[in-house]
Amino acid sequence: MTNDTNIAVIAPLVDRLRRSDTLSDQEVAALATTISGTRDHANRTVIVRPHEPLDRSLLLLDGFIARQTELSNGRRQILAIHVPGDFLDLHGLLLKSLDHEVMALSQARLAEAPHDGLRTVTTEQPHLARLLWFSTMVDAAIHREWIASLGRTAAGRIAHLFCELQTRLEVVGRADEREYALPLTQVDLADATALTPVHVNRTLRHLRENGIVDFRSGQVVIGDLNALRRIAGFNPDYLYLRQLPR
Amino acid sequence: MTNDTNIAVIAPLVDRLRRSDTLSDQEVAALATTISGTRDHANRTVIVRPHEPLDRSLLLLDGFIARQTELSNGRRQILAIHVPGDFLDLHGLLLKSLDHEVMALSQARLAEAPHDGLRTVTTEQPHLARLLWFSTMVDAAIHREWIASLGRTAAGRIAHLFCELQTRLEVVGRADEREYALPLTQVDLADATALTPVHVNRTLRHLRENGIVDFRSGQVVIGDLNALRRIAGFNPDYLYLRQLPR
DNA sequence: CGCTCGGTTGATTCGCTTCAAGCCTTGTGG
DNA sequence: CCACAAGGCTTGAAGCGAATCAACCGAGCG
Repeated sequence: MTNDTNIAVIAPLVDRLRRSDTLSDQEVAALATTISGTRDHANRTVIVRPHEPLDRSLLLLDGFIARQTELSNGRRQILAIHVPGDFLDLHGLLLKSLDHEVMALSQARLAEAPHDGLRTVTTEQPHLARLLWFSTMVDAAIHREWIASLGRTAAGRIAHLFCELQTRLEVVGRADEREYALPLTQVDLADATALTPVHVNRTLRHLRENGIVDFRSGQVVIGDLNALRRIAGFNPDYLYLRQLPR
Repeated sequence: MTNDTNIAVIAPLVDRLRRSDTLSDQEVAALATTISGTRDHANRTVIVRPHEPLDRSLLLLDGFIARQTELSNGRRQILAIHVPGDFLDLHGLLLKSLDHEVMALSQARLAEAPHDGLRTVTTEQPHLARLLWFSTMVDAAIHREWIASLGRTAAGRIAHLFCELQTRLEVVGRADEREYALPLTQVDLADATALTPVHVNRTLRHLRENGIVDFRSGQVVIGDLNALRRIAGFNPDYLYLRQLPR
């Protein structure tokens, strides 16, 4: 694969990073050299197993991916949902292995970035290291916002997830203010919000009947974004997206 | 302040980092040069306000500190609790400001590390940058474990918090397997677990009456660590503490 | 065709919240 | 030195939000 191809491949990542910081063409090129290739995963495939030794990080190009863990009561808890443009498992670069599992929530295309190359490029270009570090800090900020869901009701948790994904997907051109594709089942939603599938179903019905949002067959259709954000208590500051100049 | 004093000051941090990675004396010295001084905060003082511009990071030397946010229903949600040896607000080095508030949960002593110095030292010594990056990744792993508390019952959430703090405090010599000081109120505990103070009180009574753990007047006394961990579903892997050689 | 998976709905139960009252300790000002 | 206020803790009774248990529907598919 030529490096030009790689530059095309990392476009969604670059889009996202440039919302938060400057990034020279030379740095983009350096980042592109770390990509060794791409691979595809079928829906519901396990991508990284817990405690498995890691020698590469992954860049999500297309599709949806979840980090998940099994709770002691046997339930699955989704800890994070990744969207295209997310650099996955930068953790692995330093933590060597993960304490949780990574699974495809849809057909997914990934680029691989071997750790050797990442170490070289981040050692030689501290600004790039800081950019990737920044990216993991935004992940942590998203985690904190999910912790805040402990204090949200069922409707608030679901609404917040819809708001967050709307904003994150919009940055990479996969959502507008009215709708976006989200190929999750109600069970996935239940595992992300720690609710039962039954109650997720009832809450979705309630949101639908009130014209707030309609989630059906993998599509989120937003009826009233302001109301949705009010129910969620959503404030996009934590995603650290600098306002784009108009 | 001499640099020797600074080396003494960062001892708890060094203890913790050395549980996870190697750290040469020369690197410890470099880290020590980033410290410009120490300061003290009274209990319940706000240490960092949301959206306030940041020009330094903080190292917690003594006491307990919370990251917290106000939910849309008016309740306080504690997002993280820091213990001595934690490097705080490395976020700030890259995120420039925080989306939440940092508050002292006790009398607290902090060391200041201006960002200028941190930028210099991390640029010149990529290994140190990686070590600090690693430290923020462990913070993120702790966040994920708190997200998993969405799926825990009241007793599970409280027990998990007690287990986590026991392990983290033991690493810096402030806990043993039987007890440790934890100067929180039941309201703090409620805000960390997103339960009501009333229910925290009842749950603590239940844990006490069953000989699992007794939390009273700022002291956690563990009656049955195995039972506590079972209730919590606690597995310390996520703290990424390498086993010390015996 | 029948099986499986995702979604839907009703009836009942349960964990936690809410509301309310009261206790103890600490600190403080008359 | 005592009165009293305030914060932290405790307990009871009632209500509510989500879980549980159970049944059924519809689409896709081997």
